[in-house]
Amino acid sequence: MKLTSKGRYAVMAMADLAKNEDSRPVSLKEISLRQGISIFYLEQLFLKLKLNSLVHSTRGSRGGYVLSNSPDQIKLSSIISAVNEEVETIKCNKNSKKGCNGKFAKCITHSLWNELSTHINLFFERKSLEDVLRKEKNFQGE
Amino acid sequence: MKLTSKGRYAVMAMADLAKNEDSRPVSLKEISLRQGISIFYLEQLFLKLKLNSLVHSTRGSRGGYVLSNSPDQIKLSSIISAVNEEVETIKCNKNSKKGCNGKFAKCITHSLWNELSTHINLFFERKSLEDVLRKEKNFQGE
DNA sequence: TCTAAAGTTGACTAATTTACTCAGGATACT
DNA sequence: AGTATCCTGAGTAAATTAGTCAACTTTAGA
Repeated sequence: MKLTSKGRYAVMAMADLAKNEDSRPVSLKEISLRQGISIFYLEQLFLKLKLNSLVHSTRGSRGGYVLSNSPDQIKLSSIISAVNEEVETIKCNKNSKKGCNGKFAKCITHSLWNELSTHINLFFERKSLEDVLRKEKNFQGE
Repeated sequence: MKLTSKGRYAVMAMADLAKNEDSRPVSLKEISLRQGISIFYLEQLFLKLKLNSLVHSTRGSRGGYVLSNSPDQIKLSSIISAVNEEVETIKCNKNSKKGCNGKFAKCITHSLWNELSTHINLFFERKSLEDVLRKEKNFQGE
């Protein structure tokens, strides 16, 4: 799992979508205005979100995007990995080509980083869009 | 906390140091040969490790580096943040200059990322060099 | 049926970050 | 004295990320 601002923007956009869709599709233009993300960039993000069937699109005027599932069904982990094309973790044992070749310290840190990777994954696995929205409510109330 | 291969190399180097220092300082050249990291790169890393007093250096021939503490006292978190010059997390509330200015979704994802940051920190906070070495032993035994 | 609003797609560029190298010096052991 | 080592700052090249664009298709509504 990669952590870049791309993923952060994707979560922002999806949160905006979740908050503002009510029966009508939400256009990228709206999201762009509300969240201050360029339309061009949003296009890129939503292309991938759509490929991963996290959203559903309607073309034409009055078109836009809606969530494919209810917010509590959408895990942040799927949003983030959708836009961040999965990185393959380095295999140490099998492909001796450019692997760790008996350099134990290297192998160890690899497995350490893999462990971390699942640790991070767990974090986003446990959070849904619904959680994010709930937090936003609290935030506004303060 | 930033996660790059720089941090991974630093952990590797420190693990190598922990494993091979016995009364004598370990030279960068040795580490370079064993771990396959260029000396020039190691110099850069050890400069910072030294500034953060994680290691202690001896100049001159037969010089090199030793750990400042015993491996069980050295947390991986300190190694990683030593080489990765701390990133300041973005403050949303106070400095209205380039903050989130009422864009809640943005603020929310910020706090989300901060939460994650502490989550990651915790992971490395809990691991010591000693833990890494112990794992290496197990690994060799398999 | 025309037009405007929207998504679709692939390619492209600019900016930033990261990884890595280098040169020239200072220091201390033998 | 000579050599092995650390010390330091500067610099470069590669990779990644962020962001832009143009030309298209589709659909709703006037």
